Amino acid sequence: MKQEAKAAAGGPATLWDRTRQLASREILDTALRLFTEQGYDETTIAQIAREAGVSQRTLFRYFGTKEELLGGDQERFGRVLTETVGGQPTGTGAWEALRAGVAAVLALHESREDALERFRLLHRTASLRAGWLEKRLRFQEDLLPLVEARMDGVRDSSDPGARAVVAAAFACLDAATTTWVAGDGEGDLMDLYDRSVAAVRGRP
Amino acid sequence: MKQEAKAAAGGPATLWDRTRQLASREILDTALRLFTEQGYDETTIAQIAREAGVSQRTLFRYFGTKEELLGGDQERFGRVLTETVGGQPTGTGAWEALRAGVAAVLALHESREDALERFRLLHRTASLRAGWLEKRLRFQEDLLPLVEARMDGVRDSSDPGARAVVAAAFACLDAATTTWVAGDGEGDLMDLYDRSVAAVRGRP
DNA sequence: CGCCCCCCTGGCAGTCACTGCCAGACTAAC
DNA sequence: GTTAGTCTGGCAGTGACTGCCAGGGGGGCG
Repeated sequence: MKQEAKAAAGGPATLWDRTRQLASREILDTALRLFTEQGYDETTIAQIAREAGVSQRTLFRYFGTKEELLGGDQERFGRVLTETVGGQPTGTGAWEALRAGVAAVLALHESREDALERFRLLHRTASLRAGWLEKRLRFQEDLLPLVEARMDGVRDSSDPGARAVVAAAFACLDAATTTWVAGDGEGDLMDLYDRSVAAVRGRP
Repeated sequence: MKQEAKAAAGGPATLWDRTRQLASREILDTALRLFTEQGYDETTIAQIAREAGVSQRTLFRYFGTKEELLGGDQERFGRVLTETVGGQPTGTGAWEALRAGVAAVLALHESREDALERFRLLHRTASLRAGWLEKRLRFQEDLLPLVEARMDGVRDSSDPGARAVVAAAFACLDAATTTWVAGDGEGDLMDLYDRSVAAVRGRP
């Protein structure tokens, strides 16, 4: 399991790494294609493996679960999110810092179309949404100490304040993406997020 | 499939209905006991069925999924929620109406201990949390029109405002229960919810 | 009371995601 | 060239869940 360390570096050094990366891409592309073509639940692992030219066993070695085939690099999302929020200058308010984090994560998507395609799939499939929400919870937990430090008046862990603010920010992001997908990608996602926050905080 | 209609009525009329209700109770109790004893993931359907004295097939006829064995009557939650929010007098603000709904749902729990036990299980098991969050999404969708009507300045479906407020309210509820469980049931849940809302809306 | 219809139940086989185990092939280092 | 470390595929197994089919038992009817 050394491929993770290598993946971070720029150029693939050994032949194995290159093969791995190639296979990984092939699997990922095949999966996304089949998912969009015929739906997530209707696509079986066996089919993806067959069309990608690997065995099921190998596919599961690359991606532990079916969800990971769609999620892309969700750990990267989490990393960018916490780093951005944590990297905001001291004195930045909690909401401002969270906004910067959201903006950074949204900027990670390759293109508007790619983002729309993924979000659409995510919103259509119940099981996928559930998985995504669960991952969100982990991000929230990671953000908690960072946000707590930027809020005054929060005393100890028995105060739900910081947790509520983080969860509310994600709720706004969710409302924004849902509206965005419902409107077929019309408008700017970040603008929808801002309007969501404004509605929640009661300042128009 | 007539048992649903009968269940709404007060007294069980026929012998079948009584048998059904008895079996249902037995399964539910067995499941909850095993879940708390050895954990959700570690408990198999086969074990629950065996100890409850029914076949797996029958168990799945009573409860479509493993999650339903813990969720209790989540549809009832949804019903109470929407009815309460919708039943608030006109002129009541969105946040106020949602607060009333949350209070009504929390009041449904049999006892503090029962609620704590279920929440604890819910927060411990990742797969369960995901399922619960997904159900929450459906509640949010149901509440959307009700809340939209109580907000001024919301124009059409391209405005994420109402959706954001509903999602934020659930986020506050989530923060409250998480804090409540983390503190082993100390304090009042509704009070934690109020403090969460206050933190989000920026009024101390 | 006897009849038939219908509902409910249990068992069996099958699907799908996912895991452990093992043998074989290939790469990399010496 | 040999050896050591990886990667791969296949196979069997688990666990949630579903469709199908036969059998038993209740409920309404004459």
